[in-house]
Amino acid sequence: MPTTLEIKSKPRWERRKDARPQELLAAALDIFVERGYAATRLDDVAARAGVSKGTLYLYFESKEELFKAVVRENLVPALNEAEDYVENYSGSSTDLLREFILAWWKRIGETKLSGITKLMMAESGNFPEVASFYHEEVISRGNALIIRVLERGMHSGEFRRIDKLHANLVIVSPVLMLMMWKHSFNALQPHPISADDYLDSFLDLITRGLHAAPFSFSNT
Amino acid sequence: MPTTLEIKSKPRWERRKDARPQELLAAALDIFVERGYAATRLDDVAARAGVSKGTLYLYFESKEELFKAVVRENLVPALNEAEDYVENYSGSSTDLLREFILAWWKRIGETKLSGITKLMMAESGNFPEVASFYHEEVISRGNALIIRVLERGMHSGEFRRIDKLHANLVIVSPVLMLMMWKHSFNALQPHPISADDYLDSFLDLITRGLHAAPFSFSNT
DNA sequence: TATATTACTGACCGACCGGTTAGTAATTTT
DNA sequence: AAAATTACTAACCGGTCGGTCAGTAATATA
Repeated sequence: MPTTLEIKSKPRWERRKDARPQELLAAALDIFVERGYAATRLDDVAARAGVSKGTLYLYFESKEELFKAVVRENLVPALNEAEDYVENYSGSSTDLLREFILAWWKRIGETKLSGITKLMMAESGNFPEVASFYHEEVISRGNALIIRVLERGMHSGEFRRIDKLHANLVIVSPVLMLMMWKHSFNALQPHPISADDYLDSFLDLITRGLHAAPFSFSNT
Repeated sequence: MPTTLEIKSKPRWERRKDARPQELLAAALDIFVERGYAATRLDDVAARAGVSKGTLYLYFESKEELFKAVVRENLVPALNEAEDYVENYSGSSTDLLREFILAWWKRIGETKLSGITKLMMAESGNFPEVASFYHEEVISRGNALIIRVLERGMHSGEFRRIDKLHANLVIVSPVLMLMMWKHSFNALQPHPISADDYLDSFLDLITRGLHAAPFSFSNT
């Protein structure tokens, strides 16, 4: 009769010093993505990781440090990989650009990590410390990568000579947009966007232009 | 000696029933744009309008209603104008698309109203009521407008036959992106983006494509 | 000038949340 | 198996903020 006294009953909790940080980071990622930075409650993060809030504070010294750790754990490694990829690519720059964007989508956009991108665009203004950390650690590196691809294509003669800064932003926009959309209005839309179709449309427009006949402009 | 008793001193406050709503809406717009929806404190809104929070509640029954009023006051009229504009345009669809995007930027993107767009993309997930209001009142109408322009261009043979839904999003992305950027990382950027240059780059890419020579694809 | 009306104030409430800490129970050591 | 260690809990604190309301002072009315 285990009603009053469990024989060999499970302990109320276990000591798992090694596993906690990873579990907390995973829980934090989930909830930061679901709610955003400010609206994330550390009680909820702790609960999802199966511990109390006090335990969270044993491993991370503040909400801000917890968030930074999530970025370092997830986004920074992806950037390292991307830098290797671009560095060692041997095909055409057109293909590289295409592959890069599609890989970006597959590796980040499609996963919940896109929620971090969205979160930062949304809340950087209210949390300058976090914002400048993220800018240094992620944005500036990402921008540098795309600009390197553009330079590669212009150097080889594949791409027209264009303003790199602006082209960078134009190229980046639709992917970021798709990430934002996925985490904001997509659910309300009658027909949610298909990411693959959308990116195809985008790449098609970028490479071929919008017009029916090439070189028939009617602008002024 | 006016130390103890002011002769004809200013009253501590005035009754200004008629002016209050507009002043509160203006203050609310400012602060919603500066801080976002959740982080906006109604005390601050009231203070900026020169009244107490209690007064705010005489004119608006909740934070949510205040925000909706801001949208109705500012964005909805702009959409009405845009609909008229497209309806009555008589030039080419290429020009219409270009003018539309530039006007959108001038009328909204360039002003603080772009902060509302950003705010909604950022926080719609946490405030479903507000989100569906905004989607109905602004987003769906904006999308419908652009799709109408695309249909116009395809019908006249100016544009290739393309998927309207995706093209819509591709076209809309850079403008939304620019709005987001302006309200998030622009300040941290070493060289802040010039909106005009950027939109030029974008329109150029969209209409002429990225390649040096037309129809030289090396994909696969 | 006296009275009535009402736009407005400001103190207050209760829920929330980041962060702290005294104490407890699981594990290790002897 | 007793003692020492420490991972963990849970109650707590202080500040914040949306929303309320009793009271007050500015204006209208007579």
